[in-house]
Amino acid sequence: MKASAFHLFTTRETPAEAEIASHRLMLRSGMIRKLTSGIYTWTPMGLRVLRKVEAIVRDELDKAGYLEMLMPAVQPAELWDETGRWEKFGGQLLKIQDRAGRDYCFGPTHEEVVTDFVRNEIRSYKQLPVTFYQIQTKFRDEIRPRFGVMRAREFLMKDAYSFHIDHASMDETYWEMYEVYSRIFTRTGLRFRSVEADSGAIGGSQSHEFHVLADSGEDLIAFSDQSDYASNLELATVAKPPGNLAAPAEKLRVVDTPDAHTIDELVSGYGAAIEKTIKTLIVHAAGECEADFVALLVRGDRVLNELKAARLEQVASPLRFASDEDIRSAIGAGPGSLGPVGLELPVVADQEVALMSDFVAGANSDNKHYFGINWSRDVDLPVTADLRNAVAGDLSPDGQGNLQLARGIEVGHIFQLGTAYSEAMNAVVLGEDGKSHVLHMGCYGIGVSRIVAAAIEQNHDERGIIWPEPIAPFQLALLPMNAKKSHRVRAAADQLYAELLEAGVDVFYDDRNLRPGVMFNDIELIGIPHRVVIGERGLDNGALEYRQRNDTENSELPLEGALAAILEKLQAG
RNA sequence: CGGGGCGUGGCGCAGUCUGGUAGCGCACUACAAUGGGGUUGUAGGGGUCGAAGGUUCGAAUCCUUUCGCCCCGACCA
Repeated sequence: MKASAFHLFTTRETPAEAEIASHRLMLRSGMIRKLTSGIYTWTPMGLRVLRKVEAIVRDELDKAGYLEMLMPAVQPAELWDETGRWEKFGGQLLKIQDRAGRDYCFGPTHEEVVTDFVRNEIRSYKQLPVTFYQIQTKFRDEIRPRFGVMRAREFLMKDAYSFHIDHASMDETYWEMYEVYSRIFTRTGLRFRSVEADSGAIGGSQSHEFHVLADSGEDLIAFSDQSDYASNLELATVAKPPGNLAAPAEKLRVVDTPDAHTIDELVSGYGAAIEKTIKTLIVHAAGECEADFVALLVRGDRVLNELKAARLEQVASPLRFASDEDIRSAIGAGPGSLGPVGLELPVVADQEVALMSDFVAGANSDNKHYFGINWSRDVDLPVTADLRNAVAGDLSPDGQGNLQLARGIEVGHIFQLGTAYSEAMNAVVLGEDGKSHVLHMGCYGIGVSRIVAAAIEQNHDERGIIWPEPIAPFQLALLPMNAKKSHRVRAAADQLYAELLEAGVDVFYDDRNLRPGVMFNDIELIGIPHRVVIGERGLDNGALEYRQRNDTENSELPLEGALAAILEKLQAG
């Protein structure tokens, strides 16, 4: 591609709206332009990257024998009524009407449509298992779109759905898809990790997420340094800590703590060691619980895991924290002064809290804390559970190694749906036994447009994007120096360009007659992995200059046989 | 939805407090010089200051309403 025939939309300045690196760089390199909140145009440059990601995804899915199709983006409300999701999906569902006033939505996902298709077309177990997929624009009316295409409202997604006669078949395809996903993300050239995930409201027994690792990622993942264990932090179980309850060493005493309303203030103002403090969190109780509220205890330096808390039978799900007023009327003290001693509410303690001794907690009286609290002696040992987020250094739940934490960007998610949708929509087939069987389903998503942003988030520097080769918009940039004046430079560049094209190289030939600095900056901003410079200087020595996006120094390639030398560099990556 | 901020040429901004008829940098056009890391000069084009209403002799500026966008939070099969 010649630059003169390919519009670049690079900018020197960053639009004020861009907060994170990938968004800034996508705007500056001219890959995307915003139309309105959460909705973007992909420019020719941006689309090249998107298409490369798409091609990898498609290729691996096709190889696995899954069938590409294309379903409608606009879907009738009746279908969504069948699964109850017209209401349940909430504000994220973009609802629209046609001229007759009939309700439709712009598809945020396609379980309903694909299940409808399958229940109409698939009659027999002999046609199973089958997996359909599509790569299509989705729309989810996010409460707060942000970070450019990272969390856009309109985005490109690969969604796949598998159908099975039974659970075993679904399980088999699920793990097959897990491998396919691993191959896909490996091929993109990105550093990624698959983790156990919460299957959430969609239900189902198995779920994994695939994360591109990046320090700016919004998700935290925990993994063992010695085994394959890896999990989304919200799901990572904390092993029961070893050890026994120590004998009390201190006396229980009340301390006036007028300036301590948080753990930090308790530590800094009153000399409490943070690992000797406990946080008392009041949440709404489950309907069947006799009390209105439940107290949850975690160590002062730990973070309550809301997902784990909501799973407790005593606790309302989803988790709801009690308001300050609720707490005051139930306990008679404010949130900064709560503790287990003398508390007349059901209490659940994190398993680690049960092993604490001589600890500090609120006295359920404003501006007072107990110091030197010990279980049994001062207050009954409560029920215990795993309530906190894992932290780096925790024992791995599988008993092998210790946990480490990393940040990730979720780019893929696979689920075993089971019969949730097929039952609601009466999607059945005849089995070998001559009877109707409700279909088992799996669903599998990849955020294609998000991968592009995640790739940049993982691979960039102060100059711009550093594309992994497999998804770079161009493999190689060819830059002639001062070609306007130098006919031999131009001639050499033209010739090499022709040879590269002939050899099938995805080359970007900057024939814009710009000053070198401008070209260098553009090419580095766009992040093309390889660069060849042709100038008078080099021609005098029979050489070309070569460097990779990551290099800090140029190297030389012979002008004679340049094509072969370049191809070798491209091969080597 | 709650809290905060911003809307002035394509982009980044000043001007708003204290009303006087719109400015800077980048980008763009033409010409010239320059030519290995965002080059310089000269001359240009482009904005009903988000929108509507009001106050005033006069509104980017003051008042009211409204729309959009961004950030934090809640939310995120």
